[in-house]
Amino acid sequence: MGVDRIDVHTLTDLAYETLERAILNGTLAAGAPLGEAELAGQLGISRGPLREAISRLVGRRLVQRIPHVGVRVVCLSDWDVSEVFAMREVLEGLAARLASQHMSDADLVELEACAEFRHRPIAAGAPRARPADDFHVRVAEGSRNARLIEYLCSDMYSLLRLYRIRSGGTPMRAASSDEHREIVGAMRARDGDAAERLMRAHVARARASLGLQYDVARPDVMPSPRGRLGRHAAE
Amino acid sequence: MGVDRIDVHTLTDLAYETLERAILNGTLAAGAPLGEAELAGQLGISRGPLREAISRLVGRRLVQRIPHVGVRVVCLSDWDVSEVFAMREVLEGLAARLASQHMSDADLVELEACAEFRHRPIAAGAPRARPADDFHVRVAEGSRNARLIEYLCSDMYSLLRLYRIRSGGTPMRAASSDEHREIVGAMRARDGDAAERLMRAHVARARASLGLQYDVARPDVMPSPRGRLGRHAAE
DNA sequence: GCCCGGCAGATTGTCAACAACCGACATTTT
DNA sequence: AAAATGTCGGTTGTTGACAATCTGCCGGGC
Repeated sequence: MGVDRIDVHTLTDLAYETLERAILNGTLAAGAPLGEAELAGQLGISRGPLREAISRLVGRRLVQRIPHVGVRVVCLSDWDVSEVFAMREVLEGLAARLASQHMSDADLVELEACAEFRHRPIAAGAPRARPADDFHVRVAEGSRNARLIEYLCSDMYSLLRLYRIRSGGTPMRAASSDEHREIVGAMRARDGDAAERLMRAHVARARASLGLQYDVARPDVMPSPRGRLGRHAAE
Repeated sequence: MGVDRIDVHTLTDLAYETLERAILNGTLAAGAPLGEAELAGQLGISRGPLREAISRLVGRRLVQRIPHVGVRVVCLSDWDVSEVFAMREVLEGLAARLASQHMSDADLVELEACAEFRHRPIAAGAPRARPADDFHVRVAEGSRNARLIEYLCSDMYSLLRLYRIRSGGTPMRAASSDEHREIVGAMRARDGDAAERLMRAHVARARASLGLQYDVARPDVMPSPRGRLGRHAAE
C-alpha cells in the first residue's frame, strides 16, 4: 500500500487536543477557569488559535464561556449525571442490539475476554483517548454505527469520566463482570432483544450503585456562584 | 425565582447564530463551502470572530474543516441519516417514557392537540429555532431531561431537517397522526412501557417511509472528491 | 458601621497585517 | 501529445496590538 497520509496539525488542532486531554485527564479540574493569556503562553501559541480551540470545546459543551468574564470547564451536578445515565441506558441498549447483529463470532470471543476487566484506576496513565479494550467501548464499536460510537465514546464516556474524577474513584461493582458475560451470551445467541434488555439493566444498576436518583422533576434553578467564575472544584 | 441573566451578544455569538440559522434554513446548502473573507464581509465583521463561530460549529459537527483548504457544511449521506434514525428511535422512546411520567394531565391535553399537525412545509418561514408546537418537540420537552431535550431538538432534528431540505420535501405519512394519538393514549394511561414501545415503532415507520435501509454493514470508505472542496450540492 | 459610586487593574473581544499553504495554470520535457 | 514540474494568485493560519468590559478596591456619604 501507499504511504499513510500525513495529517496536518494546525495549532488550533494541537491546542484542542491538548485541552481535551487535560480536561478528561483531570489536569484541568471540573469548574476550573481557563485564563487565555496564561494558557496561550503555557502552550507557546498565540491567543487566536487558542480561542478557536476553546470555541470548538464550547461547541462540544465541554466548557462554558461567559462573555467578557471567562471560560471554565463544565461542572456536572449529580442531576446532570443522572440525565446522562438515562440517555446512556437506551443508547448502550441500542449498541448491544446492533452489536449482536454485526459482530462476528471471533469478535465476540474477544469481547468475552474484555468482560472481566472493569475500569482500571482512572487518570493513571491513559494517554490514548479511546482504550479499545474496555467492554462498553467494544460493544459500542460493534454496533457499526459511526455516530453512535462517536457519541458514546467521545462525548458520553468523557463526561462520565469527568464526573468520576470529581467524586473520587470508581465504585467498581463486583457483579459487573457477571452481567457482562450474560450480555455476551445473549449476543452469541444473536438475540438482539435480550442483549438490549440486559445492557439497559446493566447500565441502570451501574447508575443505581452511584446512588443517583432518577425519575424526579428537575429543580431547574441553580444558585449561580457570584464571585468571578466560581471556584467550584477549581485550582 | 431570580431573574434571567441577560445574554450579552458578542460578535462571535451573532455570527454563530446567523450561520446556524442559515444552515438549518437551507440558505447555506449542505456541502456548500464557506469562504471566510466573503462571509466576514457579508456579516460586517472581521475574520477573527467569524472563525471562532465556525470553530464552534465544527465542535457541533455541523460543518467540517480541512486545514488550509476550507470549511463546508456537512453533507449527510443516506447512511448517516439511517444512523441518526437508529439513535433517534431509542432516544425518542426514552423521551416518551419519561414524558408519560412527568407531563401533567393538562400538558397531555395540549399535546393531543399537537398530534394533528405534522411538519408544515419546511423552510417556509420558521424564524424561531424551536417550534414548540411540534408533537415530537413537545414530547421531548415533556421528558424534563435537559440533556435529552437539547440533543433531540438542537442536534438531531436540525440534522434531519438538513437532510429533508437536500432530498426534497417531507413525505408526510398519513397514518402519522393516528400513531401520535395512540402514543398520547399510552401516556394518559401513564404506561411508560407502552409509550416507549409505540414511539419507537412510530419513528421506525417514519424511517422506513424514507426508504432507508438499516442493519447493513457500513461501506466505510468514501471516494474523496478531488477538486478543491467538492461542489457536492453547493453553490 | 454600612452602603454606594468611582477608579485602577486585569482580562476578554476585535481588528488588521503578515506568513504559510493549496489549487490551478502555464511551461518544459520525453 | 501526454505527463511532470515550476510558478502564481488566492485562501487560510497566525500574530500582536488596540478597544471594550468586568471585577475588586478605595473613599466618601448617610
